[in-house]
Amino acid sequence: MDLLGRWKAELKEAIEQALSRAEAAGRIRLDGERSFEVEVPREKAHGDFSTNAALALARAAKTKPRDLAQVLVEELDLGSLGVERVEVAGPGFINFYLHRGWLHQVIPLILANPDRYGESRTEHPERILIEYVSANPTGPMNVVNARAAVVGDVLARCLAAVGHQVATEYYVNDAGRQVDLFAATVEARCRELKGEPFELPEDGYQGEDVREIARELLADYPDLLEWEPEARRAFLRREAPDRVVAQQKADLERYRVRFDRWFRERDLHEAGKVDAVVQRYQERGMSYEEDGAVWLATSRFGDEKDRVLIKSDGIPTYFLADIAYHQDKFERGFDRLIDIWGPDHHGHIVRTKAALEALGYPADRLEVLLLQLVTLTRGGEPVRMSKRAGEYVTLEDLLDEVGVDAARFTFLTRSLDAHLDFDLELAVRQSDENPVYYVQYAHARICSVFRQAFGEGADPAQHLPDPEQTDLTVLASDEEDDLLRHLVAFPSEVRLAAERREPHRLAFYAMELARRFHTFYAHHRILGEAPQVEAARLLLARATQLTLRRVLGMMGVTAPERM
RNA sequence: GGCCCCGUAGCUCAGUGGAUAGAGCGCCGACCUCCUAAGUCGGGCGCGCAGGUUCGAUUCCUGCCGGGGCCA
Repeated sequence: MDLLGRWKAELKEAIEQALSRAEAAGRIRLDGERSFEVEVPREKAHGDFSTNAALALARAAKTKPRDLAQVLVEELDLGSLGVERVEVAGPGFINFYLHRGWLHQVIPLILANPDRYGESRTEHPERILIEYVSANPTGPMNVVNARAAVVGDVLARCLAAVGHQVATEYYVNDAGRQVDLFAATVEARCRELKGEPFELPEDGYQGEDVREIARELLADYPDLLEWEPEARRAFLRREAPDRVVAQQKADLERYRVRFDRWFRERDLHEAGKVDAVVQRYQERGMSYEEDGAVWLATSRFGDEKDRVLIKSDGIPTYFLADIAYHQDKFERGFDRLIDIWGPDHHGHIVRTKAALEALGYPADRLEVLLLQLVTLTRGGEPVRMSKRAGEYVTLEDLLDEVGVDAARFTFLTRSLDAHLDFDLELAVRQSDENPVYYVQYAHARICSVFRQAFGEGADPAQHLPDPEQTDLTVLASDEEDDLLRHLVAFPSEVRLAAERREPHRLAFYAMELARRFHTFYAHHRILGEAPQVEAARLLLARATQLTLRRVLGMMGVTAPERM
């Protein structure tokens, strides 16, 4: 249950009733506009909740905001709600002050069901497929992939937490020209390793990882180079990308990112789904032949020009396979598709949506979230990330250098559409002061208090006082109040993160929660106080610990018991 | 030339149609006889510029300037 949401809804209802009563009594007349908000004011001095109703409706009521606010206050019936005081303030806000103790209810609420605190049930649950990373199977993942992996992973958890049915997927581009090129490069490296004359294909892959794959292949198939060339090439086109994908999967596993499904492009081709899309376009009169190629009339749906589906040499484009993939997603029954793409793909959004519209799907069922660049530096010097040049920092390098927790947390401290500067040397050198440790430390500190109170290895749940038998209103200091208010806000923060596709909100929530706990901890003792104070503070610490654990868990970051 | 993102404190970045705009880092100073100092407390006249919408704009719209990116 969500205390904030419940209060907002109840207050809003009461205000609407006051409006109706005022109208019935002839005190005001409203034309049209009736929408207003109930919010938690930024300043505690402005009450527990406030509404801009009088400001928003003054025009429609043809009165001054403060006059309307006064009428509303007089007509309000808050009898059963437990509102202690109402005031008109500033330009016409109505501020509500609740009875003491409303905040403290959050403690038993959290303790009763800690693993589900923050969850809610959206009014419009959807079946959502979220696709992300989807790096090429021709090399290791880079830092933008690393960013996408965390963003997608955490967004998926946020969406699930508010009641959507969520599946995650990684699309493997294991067909087409780049795979041919990759296979040819691997073959050349095999020759090199055998000391045979070799020639790297033009535009071939330069990375050291290709040599590594060649080494592994030769170890498993020592006679590979003696195979019949066609058979060898066919084998490499399959085997080489498969090995890269296996490595990607292992790297992501280490990164705590798991996908419900790894979807292979070549399966689409083999199942005939690519051809089927072409046929469907023909049937719908959306495609045409010109210059020996098959074109899709995406320009009818807002694209700047039509796009090629099948090139004049008969080879299907990546675009076509991509459409077939998205159609397949819809056919599997998903209401909404969320794709997370890198900054270099923004030009593809319009044509992809157009292609889906041409198939008869509403364009807004596909949502593309564009990530912005990650700029890597090391000691202030830019680190180049060109795959062609063969020098780039991989996900694996990143995890080796800064660790999983710090990497995940850092990527979650930026909104999707912000460029991200990531200085590796700084992240290592200052690891002690990384925000992730600040948050984890708050958790470890609480664990330590419980060890002190209940003994090493004891389960706090077995020893804590019963929240129903404890007077929690002794938690009345500013620091305790601030902490409680932030605990109460967790469910709405998760909801915002999900609805607005802004997983970074979790990181900022976690930092703020840790900050408020540290402040509380520095100003007050928990153990050794008067028994009723100690009991209440132990419960407050417990609620904080559980919420920290919960938010860190949603971020895929560990919550250590000691540091 | 078209399109996308960004412009908030020294740096990296959050944030909101509302009442006194924040954090981390860096810098200066103070605090461990007291549950972990990976901590706390104090030190900050910053929303690129100009119009517009609005009772109210840092937030929304337009133009300009600056940075980054994609495409032709």
